[in-house]
Amino acid sequence: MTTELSTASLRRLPRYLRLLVQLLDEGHHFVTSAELARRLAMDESLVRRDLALTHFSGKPRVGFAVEALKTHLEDLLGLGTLKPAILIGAGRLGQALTAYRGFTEYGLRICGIFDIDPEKIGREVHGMTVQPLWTAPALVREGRIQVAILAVPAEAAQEVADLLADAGVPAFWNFSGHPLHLPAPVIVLNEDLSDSLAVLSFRLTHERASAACPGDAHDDAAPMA
Amino acid sequence: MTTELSTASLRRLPRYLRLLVQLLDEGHHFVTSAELARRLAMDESLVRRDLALTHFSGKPRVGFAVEALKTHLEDLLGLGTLKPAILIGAGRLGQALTAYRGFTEYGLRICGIFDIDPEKIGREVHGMTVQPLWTAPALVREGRIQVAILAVPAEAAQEVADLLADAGVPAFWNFSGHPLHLPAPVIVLNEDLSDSLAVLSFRLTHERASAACPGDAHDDAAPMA
DNA sequence: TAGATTGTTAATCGATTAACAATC
DNA sequence: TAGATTGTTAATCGATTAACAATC
Repeated sequence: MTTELSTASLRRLPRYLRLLVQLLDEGHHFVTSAELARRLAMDESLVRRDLALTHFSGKPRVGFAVEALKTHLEDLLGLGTLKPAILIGAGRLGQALTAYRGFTEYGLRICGIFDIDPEKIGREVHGMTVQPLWTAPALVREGRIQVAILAVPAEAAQEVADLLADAGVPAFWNFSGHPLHLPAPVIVLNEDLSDSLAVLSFRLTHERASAACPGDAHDDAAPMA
Repeated sequence: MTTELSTASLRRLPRYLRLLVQLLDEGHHFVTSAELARRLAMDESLVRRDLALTHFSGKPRVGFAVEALKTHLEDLLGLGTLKPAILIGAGRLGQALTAYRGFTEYGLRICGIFDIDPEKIGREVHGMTVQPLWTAPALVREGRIQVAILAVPAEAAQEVADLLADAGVPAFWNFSGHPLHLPAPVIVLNEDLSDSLAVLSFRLTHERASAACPGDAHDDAAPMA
């Protein structure tokens, strides 16, 4: 088994994890790939393949041990320890992201928020004081910051990222809408709500007409992984 | 040309759009697929293919008319008119989303925010008063609501969606983390930040070790489209 | 044992990339 | 015309699905 865990597979792991927690809650100790597939509305082959790629084995005739698989996935995803992160940009999006508690559930702890705008510096945002951007590199060097979340305007994104990458930030989660280019070992994840919004807007504009006519059935609904 | 615009292509259109605005700003009237590709760090064949699928024609030897293409894409994506939307769930995530101004840029206007929790009803969230959830269906029936943005807990998502779909909401943007099942013509877009977060956390946990050793070069950085 | 379920290989599907003929 | 760029077809790549042999 030399096959690598693809990004597509990786993105599905949190879904399994959530379902496993629920199954534990319901008192199940074992679950089959067929059951997992049914509840996640996906193909059971894909479930088995995904889980095999994580090197977790099920038992023929029984299925997968719920508790053990949950622990296994948490370990694999590195969710055990909270990773220190900083947030750059205290604008609307930045404040919005600070408020999102899901970060903590998935391994991130925001321990600093920065901006370049003197208007914003010194303000309180969800219990943290906004600091001047130029102080961020020092914190990075001391504090073992592992992730920088970028919520800056698109024009500023690359410059800020370069600055922080120089200071040693190993991973970026980029919400600026400007795709980042950073040298090799740096991890970059570009997030863009407007990508999805475009799909929604397009389908609303173009599918509604035919949707009014019964007999012209569409199915599916979920976006790409 | 019977080929359909795939979801993958659709998701790239906003990127072209953003770049076109920038190019206009820089005073360009025409742009080649090679230039678009270079600035978006993608393959030029893919650019041509995507644009061809939108039924916009370039001129050999010249390229694509920037202004016309911009208008064309905006029309195609239905960004001309703001679509009335409601937000369900005034918790942390809900408040975060209300603050996100990007919605307006991409065709959505939030014109109501609802919750089931008496604690939250009546509060002000970014200039709007949180209303009781049971009043939402009436607004949907009157107001031509086109999108419901779900920021409710995973457990409540399906129930709320059923309620609103019954009232006639044609499209759902679902941030609850619970994949929705809704009958055929209803459009569902499941959004899940923890999918991305999992990728980030995994790569931080597993790539860092080898990243420290030079000679073991990784490239690439962007996630799947 | 018979039967159910896993793990894995082969077949299919879809999306990206490369090549090139058509166009101006 | 020669040359550059589009539009489209063919080749490649990767991910999903189907099939089935191995396992208990």
